[in-house]
Amino acid sequence: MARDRRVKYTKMILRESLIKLLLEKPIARVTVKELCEKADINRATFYTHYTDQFDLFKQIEAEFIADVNSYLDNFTLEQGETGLFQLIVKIFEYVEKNSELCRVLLGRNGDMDFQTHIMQIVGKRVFFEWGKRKKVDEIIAEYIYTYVATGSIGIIRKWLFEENQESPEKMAALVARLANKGIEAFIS
Amino acid sequence: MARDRRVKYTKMILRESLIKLLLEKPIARVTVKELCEKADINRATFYTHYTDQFDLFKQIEAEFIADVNSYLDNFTLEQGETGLFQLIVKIFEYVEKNSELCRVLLGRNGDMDFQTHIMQIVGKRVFFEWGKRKKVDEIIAEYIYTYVATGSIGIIRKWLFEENQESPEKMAALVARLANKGIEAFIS
DNA sequence: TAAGTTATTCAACACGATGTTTATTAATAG
DNA sequence: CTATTAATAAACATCGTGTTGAATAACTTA
Repeated sequence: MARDRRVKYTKMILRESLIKLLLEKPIARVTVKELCEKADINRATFYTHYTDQFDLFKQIEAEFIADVNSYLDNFTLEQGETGLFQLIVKIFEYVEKNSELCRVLLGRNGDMDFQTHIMQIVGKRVFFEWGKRKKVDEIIAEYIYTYVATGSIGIIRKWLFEENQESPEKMAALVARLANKGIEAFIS
Repeated sequence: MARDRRVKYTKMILRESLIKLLLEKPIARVTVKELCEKADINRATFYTHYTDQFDLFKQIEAEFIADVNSYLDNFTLEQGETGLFQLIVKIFEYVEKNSELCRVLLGRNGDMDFQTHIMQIVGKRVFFEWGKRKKVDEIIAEYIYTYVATGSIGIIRKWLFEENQESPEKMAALVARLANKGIEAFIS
């Protein structure tokens, strides 16, 4: 009942080949033909698993989000500001470990939809930690949430392409401080 | 020496037609054929002006950035916090006036490259206003700059797709406050 | 290990979009 | 008005697409 090893290999090599291609050019410039040539997989085989290159791309994104979630689930956090800080450290560590994929998904060849999606996923966790302790107006809160989440991803993206990367701890301290200050500005 | 009216029309109608198409689907799903049919322009004519649909798209983005810049150049700002606030109000007013195009360029069908680009352009202005008054560490400053700029664009994007939009003044007040607080957190 | 299942490959196909070229027509600038 | 030049229409080779049927190879399970 376990999944066929051939299928595993096919999906794996196609996945890796697409990521390699996306390091060079946007998904819109990638053809199914060249992807299959790079992966050394028959085109007909590709079509038994995916409808087109975008389909595969979406699945890579979905797997990434699932992986991030399960990764973050494995940590029990302390209460208060320390817990929030720890969470952000973990996020930076994860990005560091998966830098190639992150560069593809968050870089210039990534798509906006995913950006928004990952922002909501990660942002909710951070915001949840913070929300345990503070209260703000509803509409304002959503905007602050958006601001903090997109701003943080912006920092991650910059950090991701930096020559001499600062440590995850330093970055987390920076982000946590920015988030807290921005949020505190609106406590009634 | 003035540009031929036929050329003006061709470029204009192609531009408008592409924007209409981009309200429905991403640029990768748009074909030159359908674009030309929508614009009622011969395909051969399209190829005398652009290499492909991406080329036209890039030009639309470039024109947008040029337009934003010249728009913002037309305002002389007061000194200090009032000046920064005024600038942000102007940005929100601009977005409101050009909401259709902004929805295309900043929405889910926009591309990340443009997002980064516009972030730098607008962010530099805001940061310049702020930089007149404060001093911070170099590397930290760049991260804060990135954070504030991407966060602000995140807010603009959310606002752009809202049912009952808050006024530009209210939004500007929110953004200015968030920017100032985040920045002040790092003054030595 | 053997048997039956199933994924992959290969070749071929019709189809549509691409990018280019030619001659022709129509609009424009001066 | 005239010379210029842009847009059109039709045709073309080329390429990627998505699907098919038969042959082959690898896998799972008993």
